[in-house]
Amino acid sequence: MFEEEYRLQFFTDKGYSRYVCDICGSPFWSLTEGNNCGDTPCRPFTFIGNPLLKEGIKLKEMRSLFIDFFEKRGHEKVDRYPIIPRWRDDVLLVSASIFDFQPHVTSGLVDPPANPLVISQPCIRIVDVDSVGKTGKHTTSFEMMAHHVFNSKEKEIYWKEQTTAYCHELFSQDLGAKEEDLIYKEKAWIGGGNAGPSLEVIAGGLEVATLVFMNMKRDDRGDIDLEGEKYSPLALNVVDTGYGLERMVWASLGSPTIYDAIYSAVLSPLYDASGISDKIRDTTYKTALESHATLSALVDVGSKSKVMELRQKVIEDLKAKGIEISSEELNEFLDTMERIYVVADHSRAVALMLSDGMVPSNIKEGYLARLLIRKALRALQDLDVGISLGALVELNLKTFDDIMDYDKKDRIAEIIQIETSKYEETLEKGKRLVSSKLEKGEIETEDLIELYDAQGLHPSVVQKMGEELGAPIDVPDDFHALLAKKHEKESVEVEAEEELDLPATKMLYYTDPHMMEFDAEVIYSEGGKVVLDGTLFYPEGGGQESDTGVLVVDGKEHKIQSVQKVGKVIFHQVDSDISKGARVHGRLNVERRLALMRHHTATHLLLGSAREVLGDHVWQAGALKTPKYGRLDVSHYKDISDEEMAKIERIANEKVLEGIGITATEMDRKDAEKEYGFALYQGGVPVSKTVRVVQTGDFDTQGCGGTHCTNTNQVGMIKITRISGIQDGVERIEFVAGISAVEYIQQQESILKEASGTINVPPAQLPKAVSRFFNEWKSMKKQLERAKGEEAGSRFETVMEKAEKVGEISVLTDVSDLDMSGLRALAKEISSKEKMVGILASGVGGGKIIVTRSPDVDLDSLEVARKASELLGGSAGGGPDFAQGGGPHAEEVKKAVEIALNEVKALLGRESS
RNA sequence: GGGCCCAUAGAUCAGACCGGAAGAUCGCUGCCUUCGCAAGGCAGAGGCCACGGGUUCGAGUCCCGUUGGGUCCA
Repeated sequence: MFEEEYRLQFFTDKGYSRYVCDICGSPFWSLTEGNNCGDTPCRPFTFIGNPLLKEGIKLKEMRSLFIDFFEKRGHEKVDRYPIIPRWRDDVLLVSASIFDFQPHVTSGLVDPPANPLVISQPCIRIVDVDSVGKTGKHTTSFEMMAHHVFNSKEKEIYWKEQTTAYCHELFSQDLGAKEEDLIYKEKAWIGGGNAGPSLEVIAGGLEVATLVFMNMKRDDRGDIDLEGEKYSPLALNVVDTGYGLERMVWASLGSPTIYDAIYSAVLSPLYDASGISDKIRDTTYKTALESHATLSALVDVGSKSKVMELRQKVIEDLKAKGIEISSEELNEFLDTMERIYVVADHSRAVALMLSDGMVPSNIKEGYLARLLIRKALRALQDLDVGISLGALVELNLKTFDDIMDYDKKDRIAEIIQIETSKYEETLEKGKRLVSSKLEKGEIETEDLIELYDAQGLHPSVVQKMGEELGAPIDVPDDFHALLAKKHEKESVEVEAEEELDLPATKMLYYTDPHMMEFDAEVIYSEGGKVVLDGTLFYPEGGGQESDTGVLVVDGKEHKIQSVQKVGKVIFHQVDSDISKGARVHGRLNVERRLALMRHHTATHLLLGSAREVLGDHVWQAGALKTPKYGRLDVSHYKDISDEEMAKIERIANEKVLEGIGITATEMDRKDAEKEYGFALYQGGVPVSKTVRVVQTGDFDTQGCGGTHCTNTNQVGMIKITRISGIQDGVERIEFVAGISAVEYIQQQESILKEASGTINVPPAQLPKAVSRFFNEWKSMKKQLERAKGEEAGSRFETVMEKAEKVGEISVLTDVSDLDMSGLRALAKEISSKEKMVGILASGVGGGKIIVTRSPDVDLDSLEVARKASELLGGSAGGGPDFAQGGGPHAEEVKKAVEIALNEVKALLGRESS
């Protein structure tokens, strides 16, 4: 694909020729003739123990070497972005440097922060999580070093030739790679809605960089066809490069794995504690490790059998080198190494995530944090080395303090501690579940799926528990495939909004939030939808409900029901037709607008004070502002306590009393980001070149399109009404402000008055009085219960007197006003005697009837009860010795008893004759 | 964003599939035993079966909703 795109002058000048790989069929450019592209899995690594870059370059050194290289060549250095992409909502984590500039920079809407630029962006990729430790090259976190260029039609900076030349120069000159070791493999690149040709730079079997020339975007109307999707040319030609910092360090050190090159600070205590340090120095194991690392390039380690296949190859390779090792010894060694690598890798990713303010949760990116924490805990538990995850995470924070924030170590330790105990609880619960399941029988694959899916118990954990209980459990190799099958679902179709070709509506509500009337011209009117040249009515957006009010035309009022914004056009939904071209006078529902403004400003104040009280990991996860109340969802790793809530409420109210002026300034997006950081985007990300920055003194600064009070003192009182966890890691704060707050307190007061009035105590004594009443109620209920039992007992004598003999059996009939439990007590009394049958009825709450007998009587009580209940309009249930039934026709109980008696006589008579 | 599981005594859980008299174990209280304690024996207290509707003669059990918790996937 794109074959002509790769015919670079650079290749000709350098003497490169194009070949095709015999194994994977990829075309590639090389200085030496060849039939192998040099990439995995076509070739083993060649640099293990034999560095192919200038030797011994450490992480920090490599990073600054790269950045210096490009700074010297006219690139401006840009600071790294947070790992959580706050500026976009289509991905959970940043997993490539280009993510920093999608979608608005790559689309051309927003200017890049610098052009050309160089950056080293920490990234997290979860997709390869299961390969970590099994291969020597997969990590969940890494830094993508990159230089990016955004070429417009007006101005081209550089494109394919220069990019490739830079890359070649960097590797061959500054990093000392041999030119003939550098191979450029052609590969069409598709991802994130963009596409273009790319060159993968391979050295020693390792892909060290990718040079992407992004020049297309997904477009259903486009006429370029890629893998079944349509693409059209992009307005910009974007140079998107990615150099793997860790991989380059690895290639420079030539260690067996990338982990040994990067994670040594965390690895060495793990090696010591697990007693593997000696083995690593031992020639046999050392060679085994290197051999494994070299050969792992050839194998896709997706399944257990593939892993075993690889290990067999290692044994053969060692044999060829004259070293003998049994598969048991090798397995034990490599299993331990794998776990150590997993722990080292995951603990770094977790440190990075938490340092960047992620909060573990059961959904979205928070779940990815929890997933890694649990995987790390599991591996750590298997190692059984007595080192806590918290200690390792802290070690990572310290080691990588140039991309992480060591100052946050205490909060991070607390989060890890909470997550650890949650996981331990899950395990405890799981242990009980597994043993109770085992008591009932074997654990099948279906049970395993249920245990994992609903209880969070990984099959390997269940297997271990089973072993401890002496019950081997079979885990199928395709477990994850089975699980995926269960989760299969068709994707949801997204409806595209229709856009009309109208000029942008002037947003008058921004000029002065206290302006409540305006004049305008109708430029569109169709089916009650009206568009004006400019409007004061705020459309629904940013969690703020729309304004209402009236449009006056020639003295006639047209009510506005709602206001929506589609693209840059604002639509007013009105209750009666207005003709196009009319002059209108708009008047806002002032009360509603003021209430909305108060709740919106209160939201900002509460978020500011929540960040102050709880920490800066607190982030707005959603918000709603209505005229009646407001709602603010914030990320936080545990329940907000009553004390914390009171503190948040207090600070917010103090800010109200301070009377802080609020300003809104339209700022260039990249300037605003530079000055205030991404904390601006609490409420979401605008699709625009500029950001409206709403500033509440130095207390709170947010990018926000809403209407606000001009001073905090206009908000009035802020009262938090409820705090609830809406999901793990997200707490919801509901509140009222201004008049709503007063109304809320009045309402609370009247509830209190009503309740205390009912039981006739002053409100202050309500809690005490209520608990006394509740206790009394409980004890009276019990007394009543006892009394009923006694009543039933005493009634037995009366009933006995009316007994009718059928053969030698006494049949007792009774119609009383006992309730069902009374009847049951009486029935129990009868059935405990010998040779008795009881037919007991009552008309309380509909017709009720119970039929019972002593154990020595042969009679099907249920049959009798059914016959009788039929007359009552219902049915009956129970067993042969005790049956109960009834129906709505209470007036028929006497007759029902007669029927039952006759039935009993008939049945007993048939028996005796 | 999409699933799944759970809520019964102070704690841990049976009971639910198939509606019909609320249970077990630990803990708690008292008594027996002991110089005292532990253990043991006996007796007892402790339940709005999460909440709100519905179906039914009858709901802990079935259906719908709410709340709270757990968990998996993207």
